Amino acid sequence: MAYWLFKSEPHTWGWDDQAAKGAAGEEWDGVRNYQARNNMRAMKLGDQGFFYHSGKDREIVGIVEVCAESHPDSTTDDPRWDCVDIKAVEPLPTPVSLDDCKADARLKDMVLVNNSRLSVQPVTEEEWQVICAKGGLSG
DNA sequence: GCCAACGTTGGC
DNA sequence: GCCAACGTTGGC
Repeated sequence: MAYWLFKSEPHTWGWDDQAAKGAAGEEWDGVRNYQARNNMRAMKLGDQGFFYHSGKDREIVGIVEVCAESHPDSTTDDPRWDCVDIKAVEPLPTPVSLDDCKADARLKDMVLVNNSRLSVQPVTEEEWQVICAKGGLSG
């Protein structure tokens, strides 16, 4: 089981949009960055991820799960770009902000803290547990 | 709204 | 294959 972080502008595609898709999930399409794509190619069915709002909110708002492994991105004919499908699992009772992450020494090596521009990021198990605890989930 | 950081593109 | 120019992202 691996852990990930998916970043999105809430006005473009937010947690509410994702949650509205329910168990069917939705393609995480539109990614045009090799590192992010490679991360998606590495994902397995059932992997868990954080859903992060960039822009004005800058906080982790929910948990998602990979419900379809890497496949061609339906929004382009360019064969370079693949994506996975993800579904909303549950919202965080208490969203964990970027500032919270920066302030916690245990999260100082998080990709989110050090390379905020990468839109699909790996998360370590320790980081996952720390953030779940901060967010009010047992983990 | 600004600007720094980063990734990609294209000319050489 | 290098590197300058450009576009985009996202925090501030």
